[in-house]
Amino acid sequence: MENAVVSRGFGQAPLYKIVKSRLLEGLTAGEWTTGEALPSEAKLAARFDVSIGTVRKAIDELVAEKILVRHQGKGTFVAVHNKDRTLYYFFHLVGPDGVKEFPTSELLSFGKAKAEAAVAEQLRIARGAPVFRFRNLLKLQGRPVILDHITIPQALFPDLDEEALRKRESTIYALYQARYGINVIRAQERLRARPCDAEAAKILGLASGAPILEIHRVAYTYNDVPVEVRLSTANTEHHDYLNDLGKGQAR
Amino acid sequence: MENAVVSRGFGQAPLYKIVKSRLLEGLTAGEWTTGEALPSEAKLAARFDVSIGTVRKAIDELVAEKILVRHQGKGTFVAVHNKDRTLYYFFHLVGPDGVKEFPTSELLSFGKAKAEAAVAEQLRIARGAPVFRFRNLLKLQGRPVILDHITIPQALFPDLDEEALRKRESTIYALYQARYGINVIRAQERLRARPCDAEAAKILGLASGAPILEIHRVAYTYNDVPVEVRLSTANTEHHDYLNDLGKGQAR
DNA sequence: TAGTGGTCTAGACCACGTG
DNA sequence: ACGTGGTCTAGACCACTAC
Repeated sequence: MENAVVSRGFGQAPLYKIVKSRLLEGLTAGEWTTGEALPSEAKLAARFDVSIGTVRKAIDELVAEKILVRHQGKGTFVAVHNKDRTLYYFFHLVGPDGVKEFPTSELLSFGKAKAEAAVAEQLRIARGAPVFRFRNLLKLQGRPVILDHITIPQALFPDLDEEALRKRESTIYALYQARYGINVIRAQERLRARPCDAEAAKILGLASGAPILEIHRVAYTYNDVPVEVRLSTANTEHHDYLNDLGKGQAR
Repeated sequence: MENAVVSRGFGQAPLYKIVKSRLLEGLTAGEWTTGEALPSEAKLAARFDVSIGTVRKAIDELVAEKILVRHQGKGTFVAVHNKDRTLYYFFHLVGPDGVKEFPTSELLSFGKAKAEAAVAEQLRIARGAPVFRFRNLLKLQGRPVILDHITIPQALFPDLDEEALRKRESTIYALYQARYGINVIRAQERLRARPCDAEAAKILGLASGAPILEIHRVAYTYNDVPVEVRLSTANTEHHDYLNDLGKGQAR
């Protein structure tokens, strides 16, 4: 194959970045969906008219960002929101021994509302745009530990109803992915200590005003499009929020 | 060059992993120190008798782990603990606008002590082994925000004294690195909401019992050797602990 | 056996920093 | 002009999975 470098102009982005963008476009467009294998590296190389090494470098980055997963001998797959992944990347509470346990989940309420200013800004939708709002209670070893207030735009999740949320067999993000093709790949959390309000106190079995950990999360899909805003109220009497620093945040 | 793969036995680790280990050994041994350039990739390739591509792959991982830093046209360097790095990787409090600001630091106390059981275990030293213990107050915009209780083994930091801590011009981790060649590259934090005790309340300007964010950090150098235990008490009235999820934790 | 990703090599050329 | 890292190619062979 002739040297593609020569035929590219000056000041261009590197080829592998272009390939990466193309792959991301395919993912965004749903060309390959949940758990499905992408074409082999050789086929992708032929399709984009680049060498395999360049395709590999593009895929390397997408793997580092947890968007794709490689399986030697099988292929490269769109990362799936199973319980393990959620537990590993999006759930941080651990017991005193440092062990993570998968929580049980209980839907407390579900309804439609209009986005107020702060939430609308974070979801990048118009103020007053229709949203779903629901509350979810997470328990560890039967003990209520986290109360979630979740807000998502109705535009992204048409026809979502209480049934779907209640009957889901896996995580909420797996539901987003399986039913709406929306893949949460990144989130930003802000944590603060606050006195617990009466409602949370009752649900979490705490005294009103007891210190709780408040976690404000915005979750994003491809291209940094926000898809969910979540306010979690966590009882940290018996669990800690675990955070590993400096293990190589990409970019 | 003959194909090194052939001359390697079976069941071996990949060559680039071996090269990576060798580089880590050099770093641990202090062969290249703070801010110093490593030999060029070509020289490393010759030295380890592998191709440049293999050296690059080894360095790629060390860069992803923030142990090395590349500068095109200049060389590859040992990552330095300057203010930017500390701010970016080890300091998480941000204002309501999401902006990070570099805190001012004030040493409140300094002394010698013997490690009690819990700390000894985390530092992997004998119970009762000699440690330094000091308290540090961090202020943002003149307002006291974080009270740190820091414990480090005397064995790793011989001759440390109050003067050195008080007179340092950069961060504490920069001091560890510059004076003792100890490079903090990773940390694990556990966060919880707790009522503030009387001492912290007074120092942070809060009511006793007000909710504060308690951050328990263990900091590690190469090969996961723990070097510091730190209990931070943070006032989250006006600041949040910011955490980005899913941007590619290595390993 | 065939197909996939994983490792390794060798060499060309580009972009950046310094003298 | 030279040395450094950055990109890209081409091809060989290994390791794993599936049939």
